Amino acid sequence: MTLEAAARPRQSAEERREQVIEAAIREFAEAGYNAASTAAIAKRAGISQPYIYALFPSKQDLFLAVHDRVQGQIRATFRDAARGAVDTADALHRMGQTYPELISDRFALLFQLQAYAAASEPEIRRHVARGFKSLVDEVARVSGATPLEVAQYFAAGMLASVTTVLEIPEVCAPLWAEKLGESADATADPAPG
Amino acid sequence: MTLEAAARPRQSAEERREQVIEAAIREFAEAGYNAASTAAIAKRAGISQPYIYALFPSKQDLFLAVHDRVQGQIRATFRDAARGAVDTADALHRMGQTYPELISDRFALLFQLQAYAAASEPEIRRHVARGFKSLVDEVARVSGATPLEVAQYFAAGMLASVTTVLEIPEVCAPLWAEKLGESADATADPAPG
DNA sequence: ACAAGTTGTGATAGGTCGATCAATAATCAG
DNA sequence: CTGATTATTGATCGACCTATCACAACTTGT
Repeated sequence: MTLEAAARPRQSAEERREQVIEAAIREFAEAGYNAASTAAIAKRAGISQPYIYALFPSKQDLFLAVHDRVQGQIRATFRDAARGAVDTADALHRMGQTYPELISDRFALLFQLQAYAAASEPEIRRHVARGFKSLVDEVARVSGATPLEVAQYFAAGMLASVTTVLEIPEVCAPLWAEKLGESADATADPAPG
Repeated sequence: MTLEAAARPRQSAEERREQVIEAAIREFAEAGYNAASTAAIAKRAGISQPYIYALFPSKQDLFLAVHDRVQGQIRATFRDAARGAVDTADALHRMGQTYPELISDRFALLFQLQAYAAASEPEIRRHVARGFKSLVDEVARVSGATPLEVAQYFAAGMLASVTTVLEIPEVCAPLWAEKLGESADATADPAPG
């Protein structure tokens, strides 16, 4: 992947922006917004550090662009999952089943936590808050679930994210067991006790 | 508070450590682990930057000490809340009622998110994961709740933390409404629909 | 082959970083 | 009052930070 990019001497600004965003996801995820260096991002992307500033106006704008990219992927995953749902309960259930896929991208996961943690930067806080709220609204609209169900759904996602980066999945396991039980109780044995 | 400290020329190392931890909570919360500077922490604590290294072996050790402090406060709050519980459901309910108090300390809240986000630092990840796991175990033990209830309880706390720092409490409100409804349904009208 | 436009870099400014160590100042034990 | 202990700082090192700007290298239209 990086090899192919390194081979070609010149690429369009749009292609480079793409590569810089991919590199920045990883760097921001590991270092955090303030500590991530444009030099490290440029090195990962295979370009010189000043060229970052030809592609993005500032480090903060790059961070926001990365956030849009990561959240766009989540949004697309949810939409695809809900496409073939037969009713509202099924829609939320299908979206819940995408969690394993979403939390499998460790860099995207860590980046999200970094985005929440960067809330002391007012502009970042506003951007991230707006994106989060609109994602919640979209899930509510698409699934038709009650506000309580939507909130519980996102709460589960938060715990899944944190326990995944901390590598303590057993803390979150009871939630998965419940979700799977809900769908399986028509065919499998009910849980004892 | 800082005035009193500035007036006294010499204090015990233990008192200074206390002040440095208090200052470091704020600095780490706003800047993140990597970007927080020992100079900024020292300035907040009213001491010189090198003296930090007489009180703590390294920046990472200071971060871990701050984490222990913040988590100790949470633990104490939970213990106090559960002290007078009549049964297991009451214990979890009382602990849930401490959430407004816990999320009202913006610095402690942000620090926790920074601690999760700093999971790329292996030593920090191990420390934070161990603390989180033992907190979950303690809540399970003290409350006597099922693993599912405990997981849902912490999931709600995660969503509350994130939505609070992002300043979008309306996303989390349905969870509060449910908790309050549970305790009030003996005296208040049940929710319609 | 030449001009114009786009892609990409080197040099650099002005500042901050974590950490070490010798040295100073206050306190305390006798 | 003296000597030992403890608290505290100034100076410093090598490295790294974001951002700007002039300039080089490649591509394209003619």
